[in-house]
Amino acid sequence: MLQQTQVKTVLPFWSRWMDVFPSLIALAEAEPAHVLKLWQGLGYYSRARNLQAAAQLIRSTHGGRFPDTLVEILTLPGVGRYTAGAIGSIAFNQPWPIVDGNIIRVLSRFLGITDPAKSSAVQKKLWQVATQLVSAAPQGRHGDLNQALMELGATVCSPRRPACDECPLNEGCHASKHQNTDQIPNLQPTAISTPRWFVAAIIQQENRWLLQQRREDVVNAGFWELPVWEIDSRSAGRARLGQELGSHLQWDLRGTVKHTITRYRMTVDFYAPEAMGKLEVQQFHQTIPAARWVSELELSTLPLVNAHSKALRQNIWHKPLEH
DNA sequence: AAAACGGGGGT
DNA sequence: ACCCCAGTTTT
Repeated sequence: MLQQTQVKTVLPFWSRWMDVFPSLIALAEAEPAHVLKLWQGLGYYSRARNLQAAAQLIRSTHGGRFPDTLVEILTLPGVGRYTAGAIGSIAFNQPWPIVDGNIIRVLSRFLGITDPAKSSAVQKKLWQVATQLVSAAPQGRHGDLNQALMELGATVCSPRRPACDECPLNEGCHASKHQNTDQIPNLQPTAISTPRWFVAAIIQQENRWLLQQRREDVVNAGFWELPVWEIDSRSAGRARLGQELGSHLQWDLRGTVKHTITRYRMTVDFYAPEAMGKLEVQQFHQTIPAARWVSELELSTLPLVNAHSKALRQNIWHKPLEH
């Protein structure tokens, strides 16, 4: 959960998760949809799938006991060099290095590395240094050494305004001495996000909604959502609904959700038909691939695409817009 | 070596 | 608006 995600964000997800899956076996035996449901809103859903796959692998090939060698840990799905080192050092007190975003910052500033931080040469150097440092830690303190480096980066050696005068490594820090902490680490500029627009259809009948499940080869695979289409501009929503579902209906805008992730700024307009006959309802079901009628109770068990989950929380699925 | 993956926090 | 985050996998 903590991969690319801050502790504060993770905390409530982690609590709920541990209540439901208190053991490796519980996770291994869970329904995949249940696993995704508990991860809903946290993002990077392959982490959830990998975590369950890892639990199943540990159960089947390690007799349910978590492996304690670096190579075995590294073999687990979703576990790369960083996570394997973190588990090895913190859980098992072994002298394996870790290099995360915080440690990149601490070490590259201390050493005055101005070359691009993600370049293979710099990464190689940082992992070398981290290896030396963790190896030199007192017996039994390997995990503490790694956590101390991360904590220093998270608190004192912060990205924007590092508190160099409070830093225990101030003496000997190249970037502090040369006052160029603002240029180190040298990170690639982040790509600007692009706008995207979507139109979603709230098709309801007798307290059930028509939902579709996302295909396995797309983002958010397996998650559920209202029927939705991407459009070229925001104003194209009604026309698209007519094109997809029949042009004789009147569509009312029920609400809008803005959903921003790293690369996109998405706007989803939710529309509902003003009035709908039984024939149309049947036709909708046939028109939408992978569609299914879902009750409110069932809804609470299905993993929902986050934008649509936001809409549900904002009552957009239920309530006509007030005028 | 890049890109894709999702979302939220801090300033 | 922009940068950053307790990274890993795929392209």
